[in-house]
Amino acid sequence: MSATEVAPVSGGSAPRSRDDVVAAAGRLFAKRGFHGTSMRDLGDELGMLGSSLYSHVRGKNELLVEVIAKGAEFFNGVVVAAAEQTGSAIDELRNLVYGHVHVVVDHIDEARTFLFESRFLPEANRRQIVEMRDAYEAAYRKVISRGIAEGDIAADVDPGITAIFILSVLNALIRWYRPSGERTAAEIADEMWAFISGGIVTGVSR
Amino acid sequence: MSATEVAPVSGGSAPRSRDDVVAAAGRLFAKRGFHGTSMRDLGDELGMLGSSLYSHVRGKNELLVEVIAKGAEFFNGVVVAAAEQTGSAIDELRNLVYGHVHVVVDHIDEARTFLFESRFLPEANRRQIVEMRDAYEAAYRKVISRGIAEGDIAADVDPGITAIFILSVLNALIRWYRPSGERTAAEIADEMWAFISGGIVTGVSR
DNA sequence: CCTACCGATCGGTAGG
DNA sequence: CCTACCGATCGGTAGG
Repeated sequence: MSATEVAPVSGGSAPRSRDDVVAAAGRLFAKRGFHGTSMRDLGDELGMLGSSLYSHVRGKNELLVEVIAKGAEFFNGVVVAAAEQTGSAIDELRNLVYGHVHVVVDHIDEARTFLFESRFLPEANRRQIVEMRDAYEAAYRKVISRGIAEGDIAADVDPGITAIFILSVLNALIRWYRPSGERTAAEIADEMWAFISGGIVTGVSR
Repeated sequence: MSATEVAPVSGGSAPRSRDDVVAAAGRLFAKRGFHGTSMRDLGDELGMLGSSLYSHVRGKNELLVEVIAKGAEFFNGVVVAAAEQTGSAIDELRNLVYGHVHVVVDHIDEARTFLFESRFLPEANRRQIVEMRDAYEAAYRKVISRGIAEGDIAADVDPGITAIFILSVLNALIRWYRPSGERTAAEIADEMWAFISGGIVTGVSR
């Protein structure tokens, strides 16, 4: 129970909001997967019966849609914010990378569900998410192309596959990030940026 | 039906081996997830009833264990083969990268199930797989450290987090690889190696 | 590999 | 948010 809640008269618990339900669904979908989470599991997490959830949401699919929509919004916000800045392509790319890291660190459950459970979305919603991911990737391709034009990114870099590689490093954070880890979000982003921008081999000829 | 099979007398189908069942389980677990695949789904895939599968395997968990064990064996083989070669750390790292790409391309279903469904393994098996993944990562850390000692990898590279980044790029292939794509396994490996070894920014000072 | 089942659990509903 | 359910589906078994 949070410090701001008033203790109920006898052994009860505060009523849950719809947002509480969606947040709890994010936690369980992230940990056990969509198909590995039952409505009764979710009820337990919230201290109520599975059947009681239907006064908050129409069904289990609706919860998946909402959790993933939240994840999509967070990631989309990074692209929008980076596009609003004026600066070199390298600066914009760095902003995209740092923004992505912060979304993962600040919203790990929604990010995990977004990345791993989208395939279980109803078809119409799934298509939307695929389109959004394509647009996200396209933003990376675009900024890489601009970086090549500006002379800051090597001319022999392929924007298409390089966008995939950069997003590979970023998305993998969703798998390995643990809040209890020793690195802060800023430290992780710094190390990622060094790896992405600089590679690892000394005096590479490219 | 494969070309080597003899057509059954009337509308039947050839009996399935245990290996057929495990291979089909890999296909479905990779596509729909472990919890998204029922024994009846798997029976359909093989042209038999779900209940008939129990003459081949003890249960659904056993199938997950076997598919993932196959994946683990393939990846482990790459580390063993790379360690047998004598050469510079850079050569060994390149062999590890190319070997990993080939396992993903040649055994995509087992690789996918290994990466995405291991968390649903019975606890004892899950622990084994976690240990195997730790050893796999340790092999990368070790070869990176050797590369630094040999002067071929920059001294300010952190072997621990860099191993994670390299494996991020490699493991993401499991998500985006499509056999119908335009790049061959060798081309993909070449591009990955260029990205990992060289970075993307021109004239980086490191 | 099929027939014929089993108990447990699933997502979900009616009515309060 | 609970009581009291529903039909469908789940993993799995006995016996052939």
